[in-house]
Amino acid sequence: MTHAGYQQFCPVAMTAEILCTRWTVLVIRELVAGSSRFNDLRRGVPKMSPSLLSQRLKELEEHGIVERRAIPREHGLHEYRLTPSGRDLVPVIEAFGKWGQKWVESGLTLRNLDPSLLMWDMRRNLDPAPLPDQRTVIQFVFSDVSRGPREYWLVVEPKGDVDLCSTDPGFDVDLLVATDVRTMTAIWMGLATVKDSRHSIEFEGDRGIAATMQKWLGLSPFATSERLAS
Amino acid sequence: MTHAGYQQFCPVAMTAEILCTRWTVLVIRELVAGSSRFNDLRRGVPKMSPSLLSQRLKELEEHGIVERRAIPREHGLHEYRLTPSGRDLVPVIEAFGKWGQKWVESGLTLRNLDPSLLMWDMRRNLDPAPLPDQRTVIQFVFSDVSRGPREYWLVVEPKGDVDLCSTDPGFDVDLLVATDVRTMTAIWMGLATVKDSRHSIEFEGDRGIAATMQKWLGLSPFATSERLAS
DNA sequence: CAGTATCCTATCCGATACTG
DNA sequence: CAGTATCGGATAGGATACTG
Repeated sequence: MTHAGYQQFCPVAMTAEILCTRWTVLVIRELVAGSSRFNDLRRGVPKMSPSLLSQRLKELEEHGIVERRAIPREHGLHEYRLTPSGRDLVPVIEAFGKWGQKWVESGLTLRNLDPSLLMWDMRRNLDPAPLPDQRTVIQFVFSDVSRGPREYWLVVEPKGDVDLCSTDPGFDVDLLVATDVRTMTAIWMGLATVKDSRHSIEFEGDRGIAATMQKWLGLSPFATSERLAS
Repeated sequence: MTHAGYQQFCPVAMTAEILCTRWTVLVIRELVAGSSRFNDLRRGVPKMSPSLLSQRLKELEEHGIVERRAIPREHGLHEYRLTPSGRDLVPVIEAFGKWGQKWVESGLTLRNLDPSLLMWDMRRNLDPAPLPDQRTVIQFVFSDVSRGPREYWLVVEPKGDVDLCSTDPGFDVDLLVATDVRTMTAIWMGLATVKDSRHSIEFEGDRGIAATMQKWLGLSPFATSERLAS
């Protein structure tokens, strides 16, 4: 049997048995970040197969880390939530993030570029406050994407909801941001600023929105010396 | 390819790629705890095959977490040490330990009993201070061990070095401790005290040493609400 | 003591397709 | 939308023996 457990009484070993399995930590990261629906979780771990995601969620449920429950009066829909013990894993995820942030060379970070994942992450942390108090549409065009969508639209509703599309939603675009995935990822990860990167970004549209990009964009929870908001 | 990496730019993913592989975290735990020689490490992860341990150490070396170096004027002998980035993993190990300590039911802990591993751990944290200032030999006899050694000797030298034997080293025994593995593990993990367990422990020999057992024994670094000493 | 070498298989996991 | 079913291949890793 390839997997018989560590057979150690040490709590570190116990935890490792649960967490140190492929994808598991990333699934938990997604849950910590706030995703709760199956397909939302999927978007956070696009390279993971749905069957494996399903399996992992079940394992986490068995371990009492995740609770799966029906959404009231939404027939057949379910959501996954962290239990108290799951929420107690936040320090573990934070420790991972902090260490990776400090010690994995940023070059490596910038080798795992993925525009759709980036946009999905950005959507989550976007801060609508600096934006006009009306529907605002920001279009991103990545010049260097060869496969898959190269254009994305963030639709920020007045109430603060943010939608992400990879096909034109048809609204008037307030600001168009043309750049490359590497530049945008570096900014998002706190490795560079919008200002630093001004030679690799072109704006078209509302100058005011462009000027405050560093503000409304927010940063990855794991950007340099930032902490994960629980 | 079963293992292509997560292909995510997130630092959590980077760290997970390195750490979330079978046995890796436990090897790091051993290094953090102070083991540096191959065979010492082995004793800390007895169920791990030497080839796999060797492989993991190489991987950790490649990731810059571990440094392997020859021991000066000890021809052919090597030791493994954590690099600065490796030492920065202490918070990760701590977070694992804390979570496991809090959330994995202690019943499970007490199902993974292993007397030799327990003794090896105890040896490491034993505090010689409360003991007489001369060689002190404490013998443990585990009544419930059916396979493998059931007797162990801790030989505490005046300078503070502690040796562990599973065959009689021949010295006079100052204190004999007769108990069962479960009781001893519970004490070591902070789930019980020597006093609590007095009906399951018998002493023979120096009453003074017996009386201070809770002191010289020390506790697991992961015992209830204890922190890992870096 | 400190590892290597070899072998072999269980199982993990990726890919894809499909369903209520 | 939210998963399940099925399949096959790669490989991780367990067991064991061996070596300088």
